[in-house]
Amino acid sequence: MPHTATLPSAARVATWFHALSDETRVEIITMLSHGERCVCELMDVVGAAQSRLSFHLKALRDAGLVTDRRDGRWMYYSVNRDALDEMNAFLQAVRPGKHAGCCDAGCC
Amino acid sequence: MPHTATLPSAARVATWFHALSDETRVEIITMLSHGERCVCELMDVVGAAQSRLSFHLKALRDAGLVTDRRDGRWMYYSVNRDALDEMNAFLQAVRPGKHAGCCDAGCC
DNA sequence: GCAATATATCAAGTTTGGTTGATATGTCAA
DNA sequence: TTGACATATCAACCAAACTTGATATATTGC
Repeated sequence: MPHTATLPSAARVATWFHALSDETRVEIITMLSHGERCVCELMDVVGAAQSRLSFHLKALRDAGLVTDRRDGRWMYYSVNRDALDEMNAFLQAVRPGKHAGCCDAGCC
Repeated sequence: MPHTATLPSAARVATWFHALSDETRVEIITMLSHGERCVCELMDVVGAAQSRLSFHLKALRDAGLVTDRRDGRWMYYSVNRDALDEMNAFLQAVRPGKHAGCCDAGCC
């Protein structure tokens, strides 16, 4: 059966991957994979100034990779599993050999 | 059983994801997922000037996401499946709920 | 060797991204 | 209501990334 699923737009994919294109943001996601954390906890672990952390958390949030939740004065951030799954789906879709029979050109 | 696999360095992960943080490169990888292509074929499909394409192919190659092969005057580029698999492994590792019993702090 | 073709590299300019320090917003407790 | 705390936003600056056009390198066929 030919592969027919439509991929998300290249721009959208690029936005996801951009979110993890920075070392600090990779560290943040790795930390958050242990469970939700507030900014002050991340500051200690990641060793970044508050405004810097806020900047990177915004980048992750805008890309949809994390969600936030307010509890009193604290903001708790968590990994958004769905976004990771969508990124993974893209990586699977571009693995070579996924297109058997799909191309008129007979390229694959 | 606690999760003990060591993740690659944040810097390395960031390099992989940076490679796909640009729309043009996402288009290139998508095209290459159909099979190896030379630069001139990519120019037609992606609609980018030659030097621009060369720049992005270099970025993908430096990050390890594609490999190249010379055949006469042509350079053929292909997706490197292993790199995609490593990226995927990272995405799996940071999915929430992967750390049961791993943390002294009892965070997960 | 020479001309043509395919690709890579370089330099200059522009744009985007990240850092820092200062200030603003929102929440709580007294 | 005031002061303290947690976080977000802003402006200025610097660095990295991207684009473009020109030039260099490599390969082929004549």
